[in-house]
Amino acid sequence: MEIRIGDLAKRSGCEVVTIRYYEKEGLLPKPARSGGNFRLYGDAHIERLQFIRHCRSLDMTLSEIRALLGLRDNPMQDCGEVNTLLEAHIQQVEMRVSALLQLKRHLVDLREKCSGSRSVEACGILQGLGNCNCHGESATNSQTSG
Amino acid sequence: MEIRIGDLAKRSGCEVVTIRYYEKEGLLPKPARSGGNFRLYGDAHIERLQFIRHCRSLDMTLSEIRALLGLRDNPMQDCGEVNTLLEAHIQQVEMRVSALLQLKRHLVDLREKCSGSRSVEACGILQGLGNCNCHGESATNSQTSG
DNA sequence: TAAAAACTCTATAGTAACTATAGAGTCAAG
DNA sequence: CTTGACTCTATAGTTACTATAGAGTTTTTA
Repeated sequence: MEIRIGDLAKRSGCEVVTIRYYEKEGLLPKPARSGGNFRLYGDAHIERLQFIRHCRSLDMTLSEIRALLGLRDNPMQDCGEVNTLLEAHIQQVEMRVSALLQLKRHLVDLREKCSGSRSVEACGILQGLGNCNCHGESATNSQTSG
Repeated sequence: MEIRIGDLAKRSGCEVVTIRYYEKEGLLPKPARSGGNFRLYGDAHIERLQFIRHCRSLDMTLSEIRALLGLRDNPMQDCGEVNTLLEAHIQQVEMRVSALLQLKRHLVDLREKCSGSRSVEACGILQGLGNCNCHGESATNSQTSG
């Protein structure tokens, strides 16, 4: 029983264009085609896409997901690699949380500079934003992974 | 006293190409030019760029920064707008922290599925990733702002 | 049955915020 | 004067999607 891309999209909660994108990026193998050149997907594709979406929902990059798929495709591979990947990802998330919490503290500090005046000229926030010696380089723009 | 783009980059901690990018995006006005067509920046540009970098360090989008710059450029504008923008941004950050903390919990749960076996085939993590009924749609991919 | 609607296809470009590179011109140091 | 550092514009790339155009296929409707 094979399904077309629109049905796969509905089953996986993943957009049609994104499915095509994953195929283009090599995350999904090229599927069979109908006589009209429509993609036809079987169970293996469905499972693989669900795996990918699950990883994405965990904020893993496509690069990370590729690595996991590689391990999954190779049952002889050492399971410790999977654990290592997951561990690294957890740490990235922790770092991002930490950075955001720090950022929030700075924002809250800044908010308190609002003197309640109505004029932009007397705006403590704008002046605080124009004043660069409050926290300097301690706030980081690092992302979850890259 | 005017400086060239490389010096401005050093003073602001912002890459040369990024400065040109900000000009192209309209965040920075076009500067004066030397006879050799080099950009020449004065104090107003220096301050404006520092304002922009400060906002970026607070994870504000260029769109948000544009709005703030507009308010800053118009001293007659109501200061409450600034507060509103900042408030909205703080909430976005809070939401992002919340989402990441939830994500982390899922990741930690997943990590505990590792049975200690060596084989990918018996890997609890990979199986957990292939199993889509654990947390479904509750994990979100929302970003800080958009 | 024919027409309309829905779906699918590929190719291309865009989003956000940068970043890299190529080739050419300008300026400062040796 | 030559060399190296700096600057310039234009273009393309990064990541993970997303939109659109124009054409083909399939299903639904009248």
